[in-house]
Amino acid sequence: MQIVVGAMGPGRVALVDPAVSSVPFETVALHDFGDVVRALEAAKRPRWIWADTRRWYPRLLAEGVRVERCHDLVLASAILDHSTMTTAIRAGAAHPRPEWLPLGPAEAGQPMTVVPAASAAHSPLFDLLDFDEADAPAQEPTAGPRDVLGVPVDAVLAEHARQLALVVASERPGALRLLLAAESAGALIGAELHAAGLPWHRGVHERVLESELGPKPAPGRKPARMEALAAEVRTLLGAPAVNLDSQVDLLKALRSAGIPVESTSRWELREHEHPAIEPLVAYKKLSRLLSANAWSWLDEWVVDGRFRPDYVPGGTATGRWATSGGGALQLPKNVRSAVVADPGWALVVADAAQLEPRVLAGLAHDEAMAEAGRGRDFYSGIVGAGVVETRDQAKVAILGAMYGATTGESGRLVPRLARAYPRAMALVDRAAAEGERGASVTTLLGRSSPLPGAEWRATQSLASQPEATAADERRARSRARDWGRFTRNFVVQGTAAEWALCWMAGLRSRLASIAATGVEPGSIASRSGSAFERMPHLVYYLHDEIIVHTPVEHADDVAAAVADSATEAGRLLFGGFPVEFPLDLAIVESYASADA
DNA sequence: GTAGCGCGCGCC
DNA sequence: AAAGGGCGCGCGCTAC
Repeated sequence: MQIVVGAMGPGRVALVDPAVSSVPFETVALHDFGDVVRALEAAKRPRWIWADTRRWYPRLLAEGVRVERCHDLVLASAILDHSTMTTAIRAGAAHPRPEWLPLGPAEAGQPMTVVPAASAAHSPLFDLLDFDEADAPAQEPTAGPRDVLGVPVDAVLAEHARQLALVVASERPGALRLLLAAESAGALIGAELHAAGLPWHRGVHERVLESELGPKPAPGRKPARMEALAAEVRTLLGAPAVNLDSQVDLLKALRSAGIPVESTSRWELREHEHPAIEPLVAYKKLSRLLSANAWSWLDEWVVDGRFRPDYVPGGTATGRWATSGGGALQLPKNVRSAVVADPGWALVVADAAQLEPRVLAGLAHDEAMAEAGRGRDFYSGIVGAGVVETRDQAKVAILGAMYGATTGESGRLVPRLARAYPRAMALVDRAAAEGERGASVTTLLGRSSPLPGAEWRATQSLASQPEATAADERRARSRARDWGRFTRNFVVQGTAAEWALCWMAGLRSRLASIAATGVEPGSIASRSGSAFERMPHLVYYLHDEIIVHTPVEHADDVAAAVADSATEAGRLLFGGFPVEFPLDLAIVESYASADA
């Protein structure tokens, strides 16, 4: 069953069963919405069709209501309206996107926290979806869009119908259906991750900071260890006043000291011999920790023992997620020890080993490459096949093939890989060639790359004019290759993101059944939000890695569910093709213990 | 005072 | 060791 959700008049939500009628079977005040969803979910387990999960679902979760399935129209439109699988039908028939949809993936979704209406007044999407004015005095329903509370249910219905028509008439309806279901499940998961939060032990984090940086400094001061390193660097450079935090200043001081660098980046510094370099690199390391993940980060982001970043499913062009605030996708390894399970709970930590090369093998149907990945370690498999001599060589060669390396050791090794795995190499080369000519490329399930912008096109067309200079042509070639590297990587990274979404979506539903099998009386409740009391739930997601927080008695079942879901994701994407997706999986108390 | 940008670096 | 894809964030700096 499907239930379409939309607005109907100020502060009221309408529910439509499109199989029966376009007339709502129920309308409900916003403050009763959660109870109505709870009851319908229990009775019918429908797929909820709504404009934007990021606007609807957090308020349900806050009331302890979870839903099993949804269709997120904003995310689906971002896929369908750009996919090469729908190009023909979009060109041939009238399928105009409604105005309330945002223009592209970058704008998909709004912040999960409530934005003051004043600062969002310029955004038609925000106005249309803004339920937070529901408590304001009722206004004329016929007034302008600012008075519409949420996308009207009629518009939601119409958009859903438009999207279904695109899927049905597309080149690969089955692939797109799977992608939209996975993307929508991702939207639910993103909201749930925020609601649940990642268990974060402030004391452990503070001990890490103290051991690396020294005691917390007074406001406006630097930690003692950084001050000491800075003094050492200034002395060794013979630049007593240099500000190490200023790139310009530091670059000048380095050159005056006879170190001929073009930048102050770590990898370039390390190429030079000078006594100041070691303490300078150490200073930069600490400086990064201080500004990104130290005491002020803790104060801002960890509340009641939980880190709650805002996840943005579908937030990047390739379909990987983004986050907004807190840097959740960049947590340095050395502070991960602060991720600690609640008493009586455990963390099940899993990441997909060498996900992208395995995805490439599957995408290209490259039997030899899939064979190298059979068993545990993909890179050793490549060495075993005699393609290169060492595991490190295998790694740089593979990364070079997927990222488009042309120089260095990586660039030199790529041809050997191409001889051993011609199908895989041909696939990424073809993707690069498409990008170089300004075309878009598409993932296995149907997400297509954006087209290069006007400036890129202008550069290319300038170079094709008769009066173009050699410099124009060089520039155009270089820009073309840049875009080719993007599309080369896009197909692999994007398809890997699809695998990860399928993995998580499958895991999410398995976790729900584990929870439903019952919890022994007296088990300790988590401090998580009420939607996750006593049930295993996802608390972290990072491209190819997940963490589940679970009552200890369920940990083994959760681990099995994680592994089963990975197997299932591989089958969903690649059918019977024999590519394996092994996991590094651990049941631990602390995230830090999962690295082994 | 703030907006925008380049840099550098954390993660995958 | 080398410099090839995707991101977000904090900083210093410049321009307004």
